[in-house]
Amino acid sequence: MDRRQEILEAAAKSFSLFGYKATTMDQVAKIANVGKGTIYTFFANKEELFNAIVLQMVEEMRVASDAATVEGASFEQNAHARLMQMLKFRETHQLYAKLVDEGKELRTPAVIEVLAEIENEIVSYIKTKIERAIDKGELKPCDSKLVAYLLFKSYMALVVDWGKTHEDEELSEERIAGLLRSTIFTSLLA
Amino acid sequence: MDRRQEILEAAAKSFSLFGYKATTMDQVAKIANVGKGTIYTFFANKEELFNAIVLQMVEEMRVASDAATVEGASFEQNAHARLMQMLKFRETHQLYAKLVDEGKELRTPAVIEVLAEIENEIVSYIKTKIERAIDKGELKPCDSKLVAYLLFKSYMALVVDWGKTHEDEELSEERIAGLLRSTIFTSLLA
DNA sequence: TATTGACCAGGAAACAATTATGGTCATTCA
DNA sequence: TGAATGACCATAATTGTTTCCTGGTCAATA
Repeated sequence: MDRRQEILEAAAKSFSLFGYKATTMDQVAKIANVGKGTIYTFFANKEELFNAIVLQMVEEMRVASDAATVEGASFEQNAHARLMQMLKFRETHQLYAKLVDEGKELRTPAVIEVLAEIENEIVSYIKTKIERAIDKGELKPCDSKLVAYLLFKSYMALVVDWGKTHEDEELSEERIAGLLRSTIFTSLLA
Repeated sequence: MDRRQEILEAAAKSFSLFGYKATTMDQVAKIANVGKGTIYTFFANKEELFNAIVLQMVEEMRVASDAATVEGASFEQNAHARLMQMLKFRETHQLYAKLVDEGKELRTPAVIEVLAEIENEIVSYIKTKIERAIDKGELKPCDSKLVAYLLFKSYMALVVDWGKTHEDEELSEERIAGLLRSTIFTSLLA
């Protein structure tokens, strides 16, 4: 079997299980049944290997997000479904959840960097969806980059942050959807 | 002069200059020209003294925020002015800025707690302003608590967070105001 | 009765010693 | 002969130990 592929799988497993810092190259080599040196013929260093794994994950997330959309549904419905899907992915997917935790607790720089890149990726993704909806005439023209950013941050705030300070008062998905419909989404319509 | 007051002033000075952790009770006592024991006749412990100082600051912030409003101006104009004022206060006011930094860098629990309380206070403040505007018939009824939360988080995102990941592309206040007008504010109008 | 500062226990720094790890490269196969 | 390997190395992280600080107390004081 392809050595590069075995290494990728071993690394994905280890990063998911132990995070970035606690994953050692020896560990990855052993899981992949490969000499440590072999890893370095495919990846320049630990961080590049890590980036490759994260790239895979971002692709997975894009697929999951696309799968959450309904052909023919409104921009609001699909944007909501996509964002909720990505935030669910964020706390469900073993690797993503581990990285969020490691970024917050250990502050590993490589992890913080990668998390920022992922968020950028998500915002870009939303941005293209907004632009497509504008082209279709469903939304009126707007600063798509900023609106995408605002939408992402709003969902993060309501889905992720709110619970941290309002442990008692859980927000239902309907309440979130309702709030955003009556504020942001409606005003984006053409 | 009032001993309690001297202690408060000394503590305010020290917390502003050095933050929570790096302020020692001996330090405060010396600045206040008071025996250390005396502090404990007014405040149960360091944290209570700290809370008293922060309470003062929240009051200052409320005053500054009220001062930024214009009688007779629209809800949007005043809400924008208030929120910008409070976020400016956040990075301008020596104590607030120090606490934000200490919360992020040192993760001092007492500081993190207090920062959460301050944000709660700000959101409550916005909430009352929203409710007043609803009573006046300027805004249509809405989930004032959630809308206040969303507004605060949106401003934080655009004013504070954006710059961290888009160092090159500074957001002008006009662009921020424009974005929020065309999304959130307009849809709140009665 | 209000104030004080020497005093104390517990926890944080500072330092030293030990271990673990990312990355290299001479050697080894296939 | 060139891809694969793992012993090896410098450095970073961790652990253990000692010392120093600091929040809080309270007997002495004014």
